[in-house]
Amino acid sequence: MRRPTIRDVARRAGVSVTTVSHTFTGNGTVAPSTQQRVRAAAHDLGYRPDVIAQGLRRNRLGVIALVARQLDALRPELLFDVDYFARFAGAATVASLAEGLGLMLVSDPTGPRAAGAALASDGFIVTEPVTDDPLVAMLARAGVPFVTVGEVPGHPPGEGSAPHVDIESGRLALLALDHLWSTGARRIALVTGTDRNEWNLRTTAVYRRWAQHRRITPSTVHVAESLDDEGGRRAAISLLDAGGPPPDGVYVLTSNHALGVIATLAERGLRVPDDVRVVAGSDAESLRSADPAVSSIDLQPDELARRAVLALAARLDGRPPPDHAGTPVGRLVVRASSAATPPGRRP
Amino acid sequence: MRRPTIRDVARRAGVSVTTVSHTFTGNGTVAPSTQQRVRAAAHDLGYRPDVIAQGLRRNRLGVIALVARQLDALRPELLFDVDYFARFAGAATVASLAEGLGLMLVSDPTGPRAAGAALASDGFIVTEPVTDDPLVAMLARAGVPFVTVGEVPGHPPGEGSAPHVDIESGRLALLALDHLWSTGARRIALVTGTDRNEWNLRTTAVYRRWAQHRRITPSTVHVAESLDDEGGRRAAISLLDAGGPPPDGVYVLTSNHALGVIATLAERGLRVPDDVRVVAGSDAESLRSADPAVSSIDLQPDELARRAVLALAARLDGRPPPDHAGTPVGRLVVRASSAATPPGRRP
DNA sequence: ATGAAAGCGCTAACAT
DNA sequence: ATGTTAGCGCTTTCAT
Repeated sequence: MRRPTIRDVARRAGVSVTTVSHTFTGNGTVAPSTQQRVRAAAHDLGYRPDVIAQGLRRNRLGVIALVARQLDALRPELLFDVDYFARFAGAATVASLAEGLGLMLVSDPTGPRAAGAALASDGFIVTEPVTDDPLVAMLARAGVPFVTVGEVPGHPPGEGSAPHVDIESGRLALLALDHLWSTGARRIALVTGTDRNEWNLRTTAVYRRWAQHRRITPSTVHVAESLDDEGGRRAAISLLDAGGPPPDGVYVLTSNHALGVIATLAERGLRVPDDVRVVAGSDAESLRSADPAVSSIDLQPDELARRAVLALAARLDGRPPPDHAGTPVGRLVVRASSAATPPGRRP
Repeated sequence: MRRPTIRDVARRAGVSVTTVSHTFTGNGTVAPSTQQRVRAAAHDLGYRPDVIAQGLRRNRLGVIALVARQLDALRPELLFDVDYFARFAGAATVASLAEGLGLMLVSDPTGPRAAGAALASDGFIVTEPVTDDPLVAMLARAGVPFVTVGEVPGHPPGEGSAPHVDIESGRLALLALDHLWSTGARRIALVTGTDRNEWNLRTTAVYRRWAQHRRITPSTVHVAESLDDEGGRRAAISLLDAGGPPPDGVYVLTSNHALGVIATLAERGLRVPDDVRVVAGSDAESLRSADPAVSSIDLQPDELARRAVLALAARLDGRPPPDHAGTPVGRLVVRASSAATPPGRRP
């Protein structure tokens, strides 16, 4: 029992396939009475337009892809353990659905082992593109619509660059640093990941300028992104063993690393927040329920995802992208790890 | 500049489209030398087979859909906050990719506002189907291949029922209950959600039988699934205000509710685990980092997802489903909340 | 307002 | 081993 086609409907309604097509797509003009008959026939038959056939004709499938690049780098089965990505994917799903688009999760579609269907997507969302991103290059070359979340470092916006959703890393870095400063910290260090994405690079740059402006000596450690707190532990050790007084404030971009930093500080007898204030650059459940709870920059991945989907959908329709200037995204969440300590309370 | 088609490649290689098709699909037989020419031509042109056109012909797109039903019920943007689903989706993505399939996240495709493309999927994975699930009915009626994770309650396996991945709710219930018993608990209560899925229903049934067997009085509370701990709080109150001695052991199926139960017990002056042992029926980061850490049944959603994808992929290829009998999935993770308390230590 | 017909890019009989 | 050809189900000129 074959699935009914447009032809079956046409026959049953006593009209041509054109008329059926028109009544469903809204193209052309079809007399109301005829529409009735067509719809009735379609209903009786349980007819549903074949999305693939439509896609072939229209050259548009109604699916966008979210590239889960962490998939390749980190332990893939833990993909959604990265709080940020999990929230992003969830929100992207919802936003896509609202736009009438399906959302496909794909890993790097540049590779040969990419699921064929990955390439059938109408457009791509690429989170955290890196310098000279091969995926971005490939999409650009192939003329496939895409938006990135965060700039492609090295491709400043303005000149024919990829459209992107602003993650406001500069503003957020200042937010975190000024907050640490306001708690009394004066030896403020920065711990970043090593991926060459906007988040790491821009934060580092802003931190250096800020340190100069505040007249403090910058102290940064870069450790590879990972799903455990190992990198954070290594970073803390390198910070503490650098010679000179230990930092009294640390801005750690990766949430897992923030936990590692705190653990190591504790092992070295430094109390958080009394001796060292810590702020993480990305929020996660584990930070909320840690002891002490860890302050962090909430990037608001749900809002970023929404904006990315909307921007891409607009692009697909040839509409101008929505403008979010004036409604900042990302905020500082102050928790126990960066509570100001009155000098009196310090031993 | 149009995207090159199979025809362009054929022309450039000086062969017919058939030959090009064959060299790429592996069908028919093509002389190695010819294959070389074809591939070279394809490479020069930057040719990639059009997945949609292939899909139209083969009647198969290479995409499967994961139905995120929670999407409709709960706050959608928090979809992936449900630890279980986040892990499931992540693992499903990876497994699909490995099978050469794309994974689409869709909400209920029965609704009219379903993204068209949702229906283009070759098959569906439905997690936690409920009694008389309309989605299951729809898929079955439409003849769309699907697998459920957990049985469709009321449709016992064996007779032409939907193929499903066994979540072993019966075995896991016994695991949790026997564990509570072994810690010395004798007044063991059950808190479940209200969705009519296998997890809630089967656990309840097993609990009743188990209570009878152990000669204890069953005590169950059902509270609607939610993303906060409110339901758990209500459940605990109802348990404590029921009259009679308070329970000394609770099996709470929803992880958020477990936290609510524990919070309320504490407020009522009952200590966990000293006075009441608690085990959650689903694991989550929040349970791991809670104080005390909460014992739980780890459903191993990653493994369930893998099995679901493999089963569906097999079905799509007309292969028999892989057999997992003998390799149980799901395990008990004992943490502080259900540590046995030696009678001596009790006040 | 309705319909005939030409494809979209590809696969799969069926020749040769 | 290679080529011809008829569609897959639909949209879209272009007639009528």
